[in-house]
Amino acid sequence: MKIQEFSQQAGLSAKTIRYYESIGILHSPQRAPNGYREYSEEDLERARFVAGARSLELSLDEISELLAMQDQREAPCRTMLNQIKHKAEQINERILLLQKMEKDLRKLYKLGLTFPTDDVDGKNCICHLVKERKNN
Amino acid sequence: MKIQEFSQQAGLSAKTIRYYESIGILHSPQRAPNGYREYSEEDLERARFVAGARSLELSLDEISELLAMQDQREAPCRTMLNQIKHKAEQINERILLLQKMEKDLRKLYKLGLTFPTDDVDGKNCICHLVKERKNN
DNA sequence: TCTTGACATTCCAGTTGCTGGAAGGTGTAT
DNA sequence: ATACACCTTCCAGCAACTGGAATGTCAAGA
Repeated sequence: MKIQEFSQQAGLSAKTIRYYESIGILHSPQRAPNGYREYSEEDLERARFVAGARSLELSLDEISELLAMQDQREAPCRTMLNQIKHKAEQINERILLLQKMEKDLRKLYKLGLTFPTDDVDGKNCICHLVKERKNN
Repeated sequence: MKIQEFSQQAGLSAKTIRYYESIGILHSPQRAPNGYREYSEEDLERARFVAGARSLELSLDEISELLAMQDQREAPCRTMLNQIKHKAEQINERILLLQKMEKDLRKLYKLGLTFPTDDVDGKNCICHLVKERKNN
């Protein structure tokens, strides 16, 4: 299959696929006589793995390691599990931060609504509020 | 005040401050005779505004626009409010996505624990699970 | 047959928001 | 004198792509 179909099957853009190939995340596929990339099912599995892992917010570096282990037939599963656990924790932290930020933003918005909206210099300008925001 | 103190007061690294200056987000400050940057309270206000807005996940582009309006004495407050609302929505979406991802990860982890951890090729390997993950 | 369009290729550059490091100048204390 | 912390500039690189130019290929329609 050619790159466009492949990209749809894998859930990655063609650009991204070429990029992944260029950095060694994906293997160089077969080439048709005209030079077009020809992908196999095996290629698809790997690409899907990468897409899946990316959607789990693993970095390309982390994914590389995993793939390297798979390639070397070393069991990546324990490592994978640990990665996954670690990522879950990271994501959780991120969520907490974002939730706090969202709350802040909504509060700021509500507060802003009660103020004149053309008071550029005045202390009531919401811009002033943003200035005061440090990290809580 | 020199850059180090300024950076602490503003909540940005000295590197970041120079960077912001280089891209025009912060004004070039006065220079002492020895060439050192000399910052004023006014500079500090602007830097704090930027730091505050960044911590609200506004992009530097968005912040630039806001600052430009302030510089031109046009009321940025309505725009600011809209930005803030928009950002809150964006962040909310992001949170939902991350929550889903975290749930997925934890599920994957639990599932992984029940499986052999050295079955590289086998269908039971968690790597296989990652492959199957598309976007739900 | 020609042409149009939808693909494909490579390569170079840019994006965002910084951070690191080299190579050098300055200021103060011992 | 020398150590040390600070300051300066500039150049390079990070992640993870994305955009665009210049070019090649292929199938279908007028």
